[in-house]
Amino acid sequence: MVRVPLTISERERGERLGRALRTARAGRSIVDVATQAGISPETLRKIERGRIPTPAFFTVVAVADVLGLSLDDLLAGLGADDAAEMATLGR
Amino acid sequence: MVRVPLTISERERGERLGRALRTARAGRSIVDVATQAGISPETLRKIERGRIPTPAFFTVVAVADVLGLSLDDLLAGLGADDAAEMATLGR
DNA sequence: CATGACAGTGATACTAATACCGGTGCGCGA
DNA sequence: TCGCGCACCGGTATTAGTATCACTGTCATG
Repeated sequence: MVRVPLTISERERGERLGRALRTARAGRSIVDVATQAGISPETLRKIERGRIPTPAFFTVVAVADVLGLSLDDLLAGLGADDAAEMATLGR
Repeated sequence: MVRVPLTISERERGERLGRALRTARAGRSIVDVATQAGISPETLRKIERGRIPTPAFFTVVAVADVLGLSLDDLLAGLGADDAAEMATLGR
């Protein structure tokens, strides 16, 4: 086995992350935020919609920064944020 | 153009992240920390050595959590952590 | 109604992340 | 010296992330 497909739990976690980001974006447009963060609008849209469940670390950092979000706060709002559970979830 | 290769700056940023994680790991073994974080030791080793410059968000979160690191603190120790620069760097 | 900005979708293309395997080298205790 | 554990590397295999493009739908405004 080499590079196991993402589990359902992992995808759901991605959706929660996406929702949190979208909520924080509030009124601003996707294009606006994505451009400021240095990523393409499509990518941000996919992250927000949960279609990219495990985005790159620095991508999330850039978006959170543009939105004025603290990463720690962002994570706290996701629930289920203790160590192994973050990476293992329903494996 | 479709999925541009990582720039040198991005790779260097990855190396800084890796060094920070390795420093925080202190005496513990890679195997120990990786197992607790729910990832393979190889992956953690590659991240620490900078051979995975942009690891997945939740992977970093899991490792930081095991090490008792705050993500915000971790980032602060990386330097060059403002918005667009995080994702754009030398693009 | 026409136009334009934004959101959403699906396809395509290419690189990156991750896991597993086999092998190497080092230090330490039996 | 012989294991043994740990770190490291290179290769292989597979999925995921990201960008670009080409649509469609909606809604406000001219």
